[in-house]
Amino acid sequence: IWITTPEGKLAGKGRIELMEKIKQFGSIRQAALAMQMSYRQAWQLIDDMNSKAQTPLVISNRGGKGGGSASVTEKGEQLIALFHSFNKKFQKLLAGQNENFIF
Amino acid sequence: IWITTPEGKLAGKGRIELMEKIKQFGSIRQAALAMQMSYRQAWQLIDDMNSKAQTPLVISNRGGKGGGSASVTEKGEQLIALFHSFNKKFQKLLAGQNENFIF
DNA sequence: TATCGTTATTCCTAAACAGGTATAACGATT
DNA sequence: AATCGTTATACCTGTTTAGGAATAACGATA
Repeated sequence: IWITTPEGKLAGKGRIELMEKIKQFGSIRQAALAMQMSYRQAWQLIDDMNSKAQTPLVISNRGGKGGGSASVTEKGEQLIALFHSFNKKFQKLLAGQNENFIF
Repeated sequence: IWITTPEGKLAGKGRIELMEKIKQFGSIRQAALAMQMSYRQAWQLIDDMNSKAQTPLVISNRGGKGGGSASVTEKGEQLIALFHSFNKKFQKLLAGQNENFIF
């Protein structure tokens, strides 16, 4: 399951998890570390999401106490919630389909 | 919606449509033409599907009357049916989700 | 003003992908 | 054996992608 915009993929399982880690740690770097992902990649994912969304999903600051920080916006939270909600329904649909097809 | 195997994507909307065109025309080339796709690309898609599937989904012959031919196997038909069946259910789920999210 | 850890950006290279073109292989039919 | 339209394969090249490494920018704090 991916949530898309007219500009392409906005988020899937991985990006949602990344946002949740950012929420947890308050830092892109720490979130990336927790997911065994390079900071560069994490940053690019977030940047891509933010540029596709009309309103930022994650906001960040550099400098200051702790060197900088990042947090998930209200819109971001909504996206996370939507993903989980829909994914849950979808997994149920998938489970109902369970006829073990082999191709 | 994509149907996948452990080796990766097996088929999505496009490949299913391609199989249906092959069924209709009995030829990879004609099917490709109808989809405004190069023969090369169509052939590669079919080849990829067949190599991921344990049993061929499309079989083809070269030479002979008409220059050659291609047809969809029973397994192929099953895949097409599965895709449509599941896709229908999924579209219903999507429609139920219609709250017009904007991100 | 020096330090610190983080955000943000730039540069570079190897690998993967996309897709056109050309051509060989094939077998029924004439 | 020549023809025909199709399947199958090989070759080439420009583009895109992936990802590491290096470094600049930043602002609170000491």
